[in-house]
Amino acid sequence: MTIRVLIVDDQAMVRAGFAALLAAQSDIDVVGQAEDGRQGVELGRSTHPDVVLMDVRMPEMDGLEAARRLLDPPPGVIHRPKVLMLTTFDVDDYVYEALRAGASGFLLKDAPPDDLIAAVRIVAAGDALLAPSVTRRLIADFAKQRPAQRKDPALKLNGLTPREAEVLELIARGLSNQEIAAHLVLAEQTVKTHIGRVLSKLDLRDRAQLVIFAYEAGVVVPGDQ
Amino acid sequence: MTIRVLIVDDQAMVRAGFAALLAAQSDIDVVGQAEDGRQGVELGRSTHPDVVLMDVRMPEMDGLEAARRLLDPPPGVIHRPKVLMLTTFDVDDYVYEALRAGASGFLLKDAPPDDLIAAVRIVAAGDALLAPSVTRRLIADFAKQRPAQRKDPALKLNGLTPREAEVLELIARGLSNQEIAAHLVLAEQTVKTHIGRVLSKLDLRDRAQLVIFAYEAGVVVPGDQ
DNA sequence: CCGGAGGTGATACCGGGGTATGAGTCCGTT
DNA sequence: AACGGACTCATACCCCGGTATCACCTCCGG
Repeated sequence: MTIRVLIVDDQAMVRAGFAALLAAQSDIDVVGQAEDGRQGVELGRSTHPDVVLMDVRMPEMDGLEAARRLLDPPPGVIHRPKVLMLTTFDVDDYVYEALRAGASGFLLKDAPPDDLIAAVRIVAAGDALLAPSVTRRLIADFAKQRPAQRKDPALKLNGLTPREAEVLELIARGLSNQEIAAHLVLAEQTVKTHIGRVLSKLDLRDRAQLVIFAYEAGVVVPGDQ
Repeated sequence: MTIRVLIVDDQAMVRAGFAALLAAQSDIDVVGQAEDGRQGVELGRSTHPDVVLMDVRMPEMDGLEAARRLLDPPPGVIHRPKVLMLTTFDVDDYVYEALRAGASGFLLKDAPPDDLIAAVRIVAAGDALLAPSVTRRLIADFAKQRPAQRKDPALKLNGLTPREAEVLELIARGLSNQEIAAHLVLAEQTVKTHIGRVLSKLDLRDRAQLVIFAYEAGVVVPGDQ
């Protein structure tokens, strides 16, 4: 099964170079070339490639927007190619935008030719890959973003009992004492008692600070309801 | 300048294989081998390698914990090697733990030998790299984690005024109304007025829910004080 | 068998937080 | 000049949330 590749880049030389390089591979077919984002989206729709090599900086419509359009599910269009972003310099804003848009990879154009070929195969297989410098940033960001949560979050919870931890989580979900009581089938006073102990154990003042603690400690995580 | 490498793996055969492979490179020196995490940490401290190849699963002390100890800044120890994690299967729990601990990469042992060598050089250079399947997951996670926050987060804040947004952030830092008033040089009642408006605009009930909103909307982010 | 930890709950107090209403100043736009 | 929006603050009210104290029950390990 050959891999169908679409090349989108505003520089003719670059297009030609990549096309020659990839077409020389027995398992890769270059099914089209586009010189700006708009044309790239069009060709992407009509030639349904497996992989789109997309330059970031282009006239008319940049690679980011083109990638979004190809990767977003526009009603009616079924086909969804993998997108491999290419750039001359590595500007992290672009990287994050592209990854958020659903790109499968991000490579620098100065990478060895073999890397490009390998990248196309990896992406076609459903995996992903990034230039080393990009990987470094992504990891750093990832590690910084949520450094808390060790394996057993209970350990971070200065000796909270299971029940107390449960109450803490409900507070972090925004419930009132009454609602928590209803939820756990308890008297409201019991809930208060638990909260009081949690506050003292964690050395905090009120439920607002409990919510903060819950997020910082990873008891709850942004974006999971 | 040669790259000093320490190999930590409980299987003697694997150690020998990697050692032979790497030592054959003119720019790489294998400065030590350890067969469990504890020994790995010791040798890491004494031989100050540039790169540590660390198996994940090991007796005595697993690779994750060993990586943490090598990467954490224990008072007195200056040296901080790069850690490249290795695993036979790719279990994502391990991956995230390792990256959070500060590892520079994560490779599967079934990768081609050339990849391993290239990986050592990349990591030694301060960049990072991940196995393609791992990259895919990390990207997916990254994209899922925070698809919200476009450039101007103020837009997400249902028409909050600057002052209101300011108050919201202070609430999300755990301040009481009195403290907020002091902080902004305002009467406490003014703070209350602002909060009242914010609550109504965001359709929330109390400050605890405001804190939740702040975290969910990215007004504040876990782990940045 | 006893003691401690975890869980439950009642009574009581009070202060901070949230609500309602009204009003003053300082903008920028019309 | 007139107007609306943002920001400011006062007075007043009420209730939820947090604190304190005491008590009872169950389970488990010594």
